[in-house]
Amino acid sequence: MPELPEVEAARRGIAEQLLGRVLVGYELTRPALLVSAPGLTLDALVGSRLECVERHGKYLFLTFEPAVLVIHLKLAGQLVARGSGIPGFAAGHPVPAYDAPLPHKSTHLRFDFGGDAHLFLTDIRHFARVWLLPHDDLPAFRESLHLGPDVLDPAFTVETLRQGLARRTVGRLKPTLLDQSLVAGLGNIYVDESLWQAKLHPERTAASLTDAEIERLYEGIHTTMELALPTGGARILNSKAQTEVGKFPFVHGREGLPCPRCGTAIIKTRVNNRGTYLCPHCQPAP
DNA sequence: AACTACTCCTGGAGGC
DNA sequence: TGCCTCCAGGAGTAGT
Repeated sequence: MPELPEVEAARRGIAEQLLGRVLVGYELTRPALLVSAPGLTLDALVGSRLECVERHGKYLFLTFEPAVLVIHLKLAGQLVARGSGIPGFAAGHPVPAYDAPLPHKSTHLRFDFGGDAHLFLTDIRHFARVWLLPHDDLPAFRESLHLGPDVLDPAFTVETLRQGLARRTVGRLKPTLLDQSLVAGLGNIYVDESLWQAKLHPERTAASLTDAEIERLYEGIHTTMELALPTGGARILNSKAQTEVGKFPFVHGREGLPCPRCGTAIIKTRVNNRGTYLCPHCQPAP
């Protein structure tokens, strides 16, 4: 569920509030969360400064002098920072609630950044992963992820998208856009929103798209990101509870409600075994 | 090559 | 209230 906007919210929170601070301790309560390179433990990071925080797609890279931490929140991970010396932030899956007491029973990792500043990784479904790698291992690790350009990277252009789609002539749009090697950062929710923006049915094939439709798809992806980024994804993750009909998100979780563009009832279907929402009028089936 | 099905896991929603 | 079933979904893998 945490997709690019949610992970980007975490990156910004960490960059603004924890960058430059020294890690003074940690508590790992679910060891299976962490995959460490041989001979390396989190102890290696204690006493060193958080030097850099980057994001590529849904992966976060936290650079310390001795080693690098890589975090993927998968379906239900959340990162929450709290402490009297920082404003705090919350990003990712909204369960437990962002203001719930921490640690929660599903808090698997806590980092201590001095004073009482803490970063909590909580994951009710135990899918999230953290990797601890020596710097030298990072290039090979990143290569193994097979990530395409990040959605927000200027290297991701209409031309990039066109070329990526050209290599997948048979595949349907939805699974193609979910493939992180084409473009990194989109997940089930934002693919639905992007395709609605672009007025394209998720089961259209890449090969069937005209140049104009590819441009619409590219614009649709970016429009969706521009709507989601300022909310840190919180709005879409809580869409059923918090968002009015006709406001973003437009289709996700809105089965039976009117399409904000044409009024036709949004339908829910399954594509690639994923729950998929679309407007049958705006997004005609192939 | 590209699809489907399955796996990891558990909270929350809905039915009765 | 409580038990049951179903559903949610990122990404890897096995099978077709």
